[in-house]
Amino acid sequence: MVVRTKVSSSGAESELNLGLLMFIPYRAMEKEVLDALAAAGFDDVTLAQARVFQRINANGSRLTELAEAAQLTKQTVGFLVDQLERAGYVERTPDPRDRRARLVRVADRGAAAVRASAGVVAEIEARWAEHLGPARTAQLREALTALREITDPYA
Amino acid sequence: MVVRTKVSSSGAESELNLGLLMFIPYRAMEKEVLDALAAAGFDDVTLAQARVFQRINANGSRLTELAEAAQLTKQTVGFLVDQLERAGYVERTPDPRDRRARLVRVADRGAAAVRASAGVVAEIEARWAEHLGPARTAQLREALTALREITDPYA
DNA sequence: CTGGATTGGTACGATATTCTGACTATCTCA
DNA sequence: TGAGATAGTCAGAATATCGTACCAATCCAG
Repeated sequence: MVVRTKVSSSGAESELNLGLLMFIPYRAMEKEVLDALAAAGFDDVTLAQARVFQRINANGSRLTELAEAAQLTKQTVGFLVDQLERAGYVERTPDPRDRRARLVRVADRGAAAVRASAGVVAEIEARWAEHLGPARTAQLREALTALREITDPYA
Repeated sequence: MVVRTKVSSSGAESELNLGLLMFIPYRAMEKEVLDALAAAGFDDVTLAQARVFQRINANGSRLTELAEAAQLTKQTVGFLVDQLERAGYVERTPDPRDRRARLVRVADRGAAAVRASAGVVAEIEARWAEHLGPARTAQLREALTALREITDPYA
């Protein structure tokens, strides 16, 4: 994974690639939200579980969909969903369209966790917006949303 | 981890939070670069190793710095750097400023890997730029760079 | 409408990743 | 100089992730 396309010999700041530039704020938010969640009593969610959980669609998602979206194997996602299910965050229901498949849905406790983290996310986004200003914040969201069209494996 | 701040009841696309919006392209790039790297003969680098490797400064970084930047514990980073060192990607040199510390530097094979991936990264960024157009691409980089000021634990 | 290919998911075993707690050596500074 | 902070390591345990191999339901070409 390359980071710096140009490295000055003097040690001055170098240009980071867009990927890493995106990962830095993401990781910061992820960490902060997870910490807040733990403080709010949801102390049994792990990072890996959260990364899968957040991709669950409002109408329920199939395991395969989640795996593709998160770029993980279906075994890994199955493993994580098992834990989320045992902890009461999600539930599995049969998919009426395909008897092989089951839909993973957000369960009551999962919905509570979503509510709990919504405030923190809003707070972080507000902090970011304050730093960037409204125009740049809007541009950022706009560009990222557009970028999703060609980078989200399950969009 | 909350994703959707508003969920329409009809199943239409909902608003994702900025964090996830950043993670999606990042993950896509990460995967593509790592695959290309593996195809180019650097088939022993893992994702976790790469995530640490990419934070190494041109002048060398301390373990603690890497840990803070990557938001991992120093034990974890030490473990990963050990592997990178054994595989020839990095080397540890004593830090002249502090005899407790050692500087992790990119070694020859690491530099070769950087060169190998630079092309892929450029290609991906070009693809993104083509999709977004020059203006939005510049705005994206600008906003992300600014955001780094308040989200990079080691900036 | 049937048999082969595809798709959704699970089972098992092997690694890889990450953390907590405890410890040593060195450094800082009042 | 001595108390606390900092850089890093060691040991052990819990999590996460993958590869290979399966099964069952569905899809599709003929």
